[in-house]
Amino acid sequence: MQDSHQRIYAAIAAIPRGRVASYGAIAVRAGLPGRARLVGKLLGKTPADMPLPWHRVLRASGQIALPPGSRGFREQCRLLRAEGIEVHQGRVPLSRFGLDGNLDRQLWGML
DNA sequence: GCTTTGACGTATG
DNA sequence: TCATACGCCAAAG
Repeated sequence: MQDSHQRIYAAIAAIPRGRVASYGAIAVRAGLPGRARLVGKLLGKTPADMPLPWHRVLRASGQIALPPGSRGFREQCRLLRAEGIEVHQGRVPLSRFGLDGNLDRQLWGML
């Protein structure tokens, strides 16, 4: 197991219940800025039976990354809603569920 | 070893 | 808000 993978898993596992984080944010927390794709790649290869809150990981836009209508897509929606997170048209309002809405600003040096 | 691919992100128009 | 372009890089072919 690569060290980077370990850190990515740890970063995902650290997302609080009822909150979501973007691939980019996960990459940063894993010490891999700019490697959002690596996070996605890893999740894609990760078996579904892995005890990881993968469903809390979305695109920076709040869009669910999986193909709409696919198995995983529906599963993700279900899991998110089960935590009280709103999902409309495959999207989550980051203004309310995106890690207190502070991580992104923290990352991009805004405000 | 070169090319393609991917659960992505930002900038620009 | 949508589209297009480019950056990123580990794996797979």
